[in-house]
Amino acid sequence: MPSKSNKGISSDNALLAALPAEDRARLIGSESPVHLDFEDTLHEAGKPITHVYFPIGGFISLITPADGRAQLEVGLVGIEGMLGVSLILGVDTSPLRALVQGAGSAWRVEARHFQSELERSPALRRLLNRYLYVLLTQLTQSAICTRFHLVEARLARWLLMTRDRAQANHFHITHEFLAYMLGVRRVGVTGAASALQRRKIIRYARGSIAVLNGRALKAAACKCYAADLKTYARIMA
Amino acid sequence: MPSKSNKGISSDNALLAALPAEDRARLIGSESPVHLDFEDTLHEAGKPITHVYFPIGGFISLITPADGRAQLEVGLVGIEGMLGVSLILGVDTSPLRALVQGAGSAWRVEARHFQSELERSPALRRLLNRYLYVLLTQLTQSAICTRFHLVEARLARWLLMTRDRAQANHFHITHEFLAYMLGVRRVGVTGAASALQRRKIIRYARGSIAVLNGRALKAAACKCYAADLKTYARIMA
DNA sequence: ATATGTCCGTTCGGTGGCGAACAGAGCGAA
DNA sequence: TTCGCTCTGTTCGCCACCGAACGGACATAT
Repeated sequence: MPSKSNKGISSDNALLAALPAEDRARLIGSESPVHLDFEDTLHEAGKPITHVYFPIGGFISLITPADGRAQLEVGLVGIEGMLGVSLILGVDTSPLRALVQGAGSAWRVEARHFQSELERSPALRRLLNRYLYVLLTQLTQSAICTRFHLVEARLARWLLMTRDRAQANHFHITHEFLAYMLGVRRVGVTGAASALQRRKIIRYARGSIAVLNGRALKAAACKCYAADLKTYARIMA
Repeated sequence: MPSKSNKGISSDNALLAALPAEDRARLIGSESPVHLDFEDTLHEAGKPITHVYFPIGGFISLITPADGRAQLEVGLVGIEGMLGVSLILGVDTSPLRALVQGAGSAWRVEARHFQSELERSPALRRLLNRYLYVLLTQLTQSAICTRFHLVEARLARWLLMTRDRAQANHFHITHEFLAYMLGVRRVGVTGAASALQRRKIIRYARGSIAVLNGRALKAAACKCYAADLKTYARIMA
C-alpha cells in the first residue's frame, strides 16, 4: 500500500478539511489518494455512480452531452469540491460526463460507503448540502454566461477557474478542447486566445497555456468569475 | 377562516400528493391555499426565503438577474413542483427571482415550519431530494438549450412547459415578457411566434396565447422538452 | 532526413440574433 | 368619439459566431 504523499497532506481537499476529524477519518478510512489521468472519464452520463472523488491537485470537468456534436461544460470540480453530488440527493446516476482536465490525485470513496457515512454524519450532510447549493448557483451563473457573454470573456473566466483548481499558472489544454468546453468553434477560441496573448495576458503553444497576468485576465473575464468566488466564500464559510 | 376549495382538492400538488397522509397533514396543517396574483414577485433574488410554495394551478418563473437589462428564466414551477428548494439544502436565500407567471393558488408553508418538518419526515426529505435532482438536471438542459437552440424551438418548448403547468391550452403572456424569459429581443419572439401562428400551431392576440395543435408544437420544439418530462417521470416515479 | 500526426492561423460566405426606431392595430377611459 | 396606452409588425444596418476548408508550424517516431 502506497504511503500518503506530502502533497496530499499539505494541500488537502477543502471539503474534507472542513469536516470534524472523526467524520473525515470514517469517510476516508485507510484509503490512499488515487491518481487521475489526464482525459480519463470518471463517469459517463446516465451510468451508475460507483465512486465519489475529492480532488487534491487534479481537477474535473462536468460536461453535458447535447444533440449532434455539441457539448458544453457546466461545472469544474477541483480542490474546492467533489464529484458525485447526485448521491447526496439519493440518486445514483448523473446526467453529466466527468472528464479529468488536469492530472493529479483525489480521495476516492465507494458510493455505498459514502451514502452510509452521509446518513451517519450530520456535519457531512450540512457541508455537502451547502456545496450543492453553491453548485446550483454556479450552474445558473453559467447559463447566463453562456447565453450573453462573448467568447473572449468566457475564455478568460475559464482560464481563471482552471488556474484556481490547478493551483498553477500553467496547464495543458488545446484550443480544440477549449472549444468543446465553451461550446464554440475551435477558431473562435484561437481568435480569443490570440487576442489575449497579443496583450501579454496569456501565452500558449501547442497545448500548453500559461497565465502571465492574473489581474488583467480578471479584467478581461466577465463578472461571472467573481460572482462564483463570492458565492462559494459566502456559503461555505 | 376560508374553507378549502374543491379545486384545491381535485387537482392537488404532485409533491404533496406523493407524501404519506400524516406527513402531509403535519406539513400543511390547517392552512388554506393562498392565491397567487399574476406578476407577483414571491421572492427577490438574494433575500431571505420566508415561505415555500406548492402550486396548484398557479405557476412561477425562476429568473436569474444578469448584468444590464438581460435576464433569463432558468426554471418553471407548477403543480409538479415547489418553490423554495434552497431550504432543503439548509440555505435560506436563493439567487433567483420568483415571479408568478400564471395566476392560481398554492399551498404556502412558513420557512421554519418547513425546515422542522423536513427534519422530522424521511419521506419528505427523500421526495424533495429527488425533486432537487430533477431541477438540477433541467437546469443543465436549459443551459444547453439556451446556448444552441433557435428561438422558435425554444419558444415552442416554453409554451409546452407552460401549458403543462397551467393545465390549460391558453394563457396570458406578451411577446415582451416572453422575450425576457428567453433572453432574446421582443422582435425575435414576434418573428418566431408569427411563424408558429402562420402554421396554425398557436394563435395569439394582445397578450393571450392559445395552443391549437399540441403535436405540431412538440415537433417544433427542441428535444429538451421531452428530455425534461422523461427525467421527471424517471426520478419521481 | 523524412514522414506522420497534432496543433494553430487564416480566410470565405452565410446566418441568427442584436439595437434602434417607427408604424399600425386593438382596447379602455374620458 | 377621441385620446392614450399597450401590444404587435416591420425594417435597417450591424456583428459575433457558424461551418468548411486549407496551409503551415512544430513534435516525434522511424
